[in-house]
Amino acid sequence: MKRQPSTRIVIADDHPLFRGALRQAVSTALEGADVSEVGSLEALTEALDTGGDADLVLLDLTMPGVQGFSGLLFLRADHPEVPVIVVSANDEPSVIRRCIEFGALGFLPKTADVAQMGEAIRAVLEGSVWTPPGIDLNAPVDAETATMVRNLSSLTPQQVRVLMMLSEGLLNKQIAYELGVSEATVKAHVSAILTKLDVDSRTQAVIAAAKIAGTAWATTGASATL
Amino acid sequence: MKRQPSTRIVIADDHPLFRGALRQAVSTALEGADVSEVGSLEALTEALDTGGDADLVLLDLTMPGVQGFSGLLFLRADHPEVPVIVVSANDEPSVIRRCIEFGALGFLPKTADVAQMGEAIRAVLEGSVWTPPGIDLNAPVDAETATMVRNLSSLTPQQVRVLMMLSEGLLNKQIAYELGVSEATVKAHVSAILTKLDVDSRTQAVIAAAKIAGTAWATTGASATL
DNA sequence: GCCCAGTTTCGCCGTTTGTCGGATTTGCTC
DNA sequence: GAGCAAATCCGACAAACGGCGAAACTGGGC
Repeated sequence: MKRQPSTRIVIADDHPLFRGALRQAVSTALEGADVSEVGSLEALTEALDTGGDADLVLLDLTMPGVQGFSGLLFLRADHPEVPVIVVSANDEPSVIRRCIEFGALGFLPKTADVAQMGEAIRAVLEGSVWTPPGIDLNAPVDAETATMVRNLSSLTPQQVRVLMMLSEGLLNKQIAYELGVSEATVKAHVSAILTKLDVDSRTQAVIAAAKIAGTAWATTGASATL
Repeated sequence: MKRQPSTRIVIADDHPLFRGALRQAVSTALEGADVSEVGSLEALTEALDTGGDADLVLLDLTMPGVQGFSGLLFLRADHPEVPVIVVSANDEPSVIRRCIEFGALGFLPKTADVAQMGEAIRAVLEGSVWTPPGIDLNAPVDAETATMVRNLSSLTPQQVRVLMMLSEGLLNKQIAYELGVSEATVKAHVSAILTKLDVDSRTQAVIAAAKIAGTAWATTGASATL
């Protein structure tokens, strides 16, 4: 599919101010781009569902209702074909590598200047992967983590949703209600998840997901508030 | 109980080299002290069980088989009366405060010099609390976290053990075998834990424990290896 | 058109989980 | 000794969980 003159870009960040700054940078780098902004993951998926797939999504890792990599994971599962650049204040190499492992095509530190943003956006739109200089994407990864990342990536969109709800401690019945399906369906998904993650119980699945998908949770999240 | 001339001090750290350095500092600060070293939590509890309660334990937060604050929590649950100084390379204020909240009487950064170590040890032996300068122990803490910390602290020793095993994804039956008790007992403990933590299922208990007790788990543990 | 993967549903079955009430022992404190 | 909390155990029960086989529907790719 040939790209239309108006490239469609969606900015997903819960901070309106930073959304504005990003929009500014995008407009400068890409004249005539169709830029829209959303402040939550729900709004993002809705925008992608209704407006058709975008050419690029700029995704903040920490948004309301999403912690750690689960937002990226969720987006990747729901719209595998949409290119994603992760935008985050946390620019540790391990985080950047994890983002790329989970299918992001680029990583933009929030400290990046406009020139870098433009560079990253253009690179990703052209189909290549962009990360800040000095990041070795081929650094050795501990084997156990690598297999778990593969396992997580093999989950279908709905299974990712279910896993995220498992991680909130919901019962099958509650998940069924939330998703608007029967409990039998949820059980089927849970069984599939357990098989794919190679664990025996929902609790172990939650533990595994917490280990890998990050869940900045308390460890980093609390240290920010404390 | 009056303190005998020979003060009994146990150093718990998995790094032999640093154990030696600590022993050196302790000996300098406290002549004639009875200093013993252990390299794991099991060895520590065994030392405390057989040799009688020590006058002071210097505890490293990261030891084999223990992550995050669970080691401290476990020790506090098993030997509430033994004074503990946490020794850690991680000297973030939030970590230090959390240690004190969980009942440690002191916090010693691994970067501390011998003079500071002696100061800390003497202060704690005299019954006061010692932290590095510039740490405000009364800093406002987010309410939700505070209640969870209280809840966790209210667990009995055995309940802490059970909660730690829940966090490993073990079944009631497996926990029963590990602890050498019946499954009925484990169920009783689990029920008590659920009540105290104010949650409805074991999975939610694990999530709550992971949030609060730190579980350096992947977030810090992986970033160290990656 | 066919096929495939994902999603959805069902029923059956055994296991696990969690609650409730009651019970005993231990050890500590008053 | 009385009182108390912790830990241990029991039986019974309802709910939740998880596996198995089977079936149907969907959307996209060949």
